[in-house]
Amino acid sequence: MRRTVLFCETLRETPAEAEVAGHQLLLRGGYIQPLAAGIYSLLPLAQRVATKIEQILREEMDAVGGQEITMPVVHPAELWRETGRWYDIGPELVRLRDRAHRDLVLAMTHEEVVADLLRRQVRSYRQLPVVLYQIQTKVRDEPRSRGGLLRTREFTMKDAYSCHASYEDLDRYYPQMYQAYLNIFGRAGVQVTAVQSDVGMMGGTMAHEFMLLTEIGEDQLALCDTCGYSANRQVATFRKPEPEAEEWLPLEEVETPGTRTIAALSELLGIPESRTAKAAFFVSAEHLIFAVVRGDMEVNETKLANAVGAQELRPANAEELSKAGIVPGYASPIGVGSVTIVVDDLVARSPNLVAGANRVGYHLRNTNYGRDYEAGLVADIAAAYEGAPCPHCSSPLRIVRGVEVGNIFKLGTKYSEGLGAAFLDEEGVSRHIVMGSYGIGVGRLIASTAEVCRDERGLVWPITIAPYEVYLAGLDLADARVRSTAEWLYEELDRAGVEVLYDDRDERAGVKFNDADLLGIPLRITVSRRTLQGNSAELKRRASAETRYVPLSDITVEVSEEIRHLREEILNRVEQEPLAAEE
RNA sequence: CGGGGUGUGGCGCAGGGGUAGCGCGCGCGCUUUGGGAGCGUGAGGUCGGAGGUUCAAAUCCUCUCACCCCGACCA
Repeated sequence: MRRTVLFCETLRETPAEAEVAGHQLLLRGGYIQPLAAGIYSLLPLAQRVATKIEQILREEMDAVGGQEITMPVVHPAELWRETGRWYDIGPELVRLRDRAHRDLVLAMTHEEVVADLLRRQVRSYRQLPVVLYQIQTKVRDEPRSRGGLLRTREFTMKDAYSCHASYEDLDRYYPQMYQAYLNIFGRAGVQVTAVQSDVGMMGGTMAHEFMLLTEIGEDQLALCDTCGYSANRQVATFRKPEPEAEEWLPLEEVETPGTRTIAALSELLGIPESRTAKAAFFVSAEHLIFAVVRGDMEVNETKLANAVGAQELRPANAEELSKAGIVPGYASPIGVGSVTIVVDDLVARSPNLVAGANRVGYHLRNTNYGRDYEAGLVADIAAAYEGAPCPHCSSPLRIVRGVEVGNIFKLGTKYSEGLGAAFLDEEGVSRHIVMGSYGIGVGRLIASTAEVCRDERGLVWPITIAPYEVYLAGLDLADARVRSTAEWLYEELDRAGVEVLYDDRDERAGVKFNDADLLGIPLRITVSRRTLQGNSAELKRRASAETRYVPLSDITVEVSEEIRHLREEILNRVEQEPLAAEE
């Protein structure tokens, strides 16, 4: 491609709207163009990156038995009513009506349609297992889009669905998909960390997320460097400290004026925060939930929601609290009525904690679970924290941020039951199809790769997904000999199958070099009067400052070699890491 | 949905009652030519939108829309 033809305008200054570095570079490099909040066009360069990623996706999906299909983006609401998600999902599901006033939805995901396909097509165990996938548009009216392609309201997703006759067969298949995912990200040249995760709105029994570790990530992960334990903080467990072995002491009210926080309380009473109980309040389906964790810990909302079986959980507001007779800052699980009390297992085991007295200016010493109050539920609802003991080996956990670039779920029969997708087994018994669901966001992968693969000058694409392999900078193009050599080399490389972006513009060297760096093409070749003096061209890797002159007679071979090296460097890093059978 | 911020030419910004400017980019000409050139000369703007105040509004007032950031939420 000639730079004079390429639909791409690079910017010298960073657009003010972009905060995230990777996003800034994609805008400056002319990769993407915003149309509305969280809605982007992919321009030719980004489209090429997307196409390369999609090619990897197709190859790896095909390798684990996937068959590509395309499902519609517009669905009849009836399908979503059948599984209940029409009612369960909020405004992020885009709903519309056709001219006959029929309700329609725009696909935010495709489980319903897959299950519908299955119920229409599958009758016998002989047809299973089957793995279907597509690379399709998803629409989600996000409450808040973010970071350019990182979180958008319309995006392309590779979604795959495996369909099995039994849970055993899904369990056997799931690790294959797990490995396929490691292959995909490895081949794309990005390092990901697989973590156990919450099943969220998708439902199901087991899930992993593939996380690209970066500060701009929206998720928090708990990682153990010693034994390799890794989990999304939403579900991460940790080994809780053994509480002090103490006799229960008598309950005692103390005056604590103006101490509405745990920190103030522990200072006033001269006790560690770990000797206090902290209350937090949530509302689920109009029902108030009173959560208690030890004062030095935080409530993990996901764990809490899962513990009480809630679809949705939100912090309670002041009005709801006062209606329930709860005094914020001095709340106590003792003597509150008509609310669900959920107590963290550590609090239930800890003697003589200080808790609120449910009366402004007073707390209670020596509260003891079982003697002074009971709970509707005792469960692990505390959030893992930096330095918390690993649940497997007790080493301190690290909390880091990451971007979820892919996820895999054991869905089970939620959708096949909802839509009645069943088959007859060997014995002639009707059974529901057991499903797995596997997603990768293409745009998000582009955005997070841009975030991770860059330096102060611009992007540095892994060669496997770079829009072009070579940036050919022709300098001194007014010189007929230089021009004809550059043109010849462009043709020559093209004939050799090398993907070249040829900068044939009438620009100064600095402009071309800066653009080459900004766009992040892995290799740069320079042809100029200077290089032609030795009948050579200059070759440089984007990732290195080193340059070398290569005779024109060898340049095509040399470049092909370099490309091969760069590819091998990436492919050699692809992890072979079998998924442990039991997690 | 709560909190904060910003809307002035393609991009970055200034101006703050008297009819719009700077830098970069863009067109043309000459010079220059290995890390974002110089000079000259041009083109390009309903100052986000609507209403109001005023002799006069980019500027003041009211409403509204859009975009960004934090939170809530989320694959």
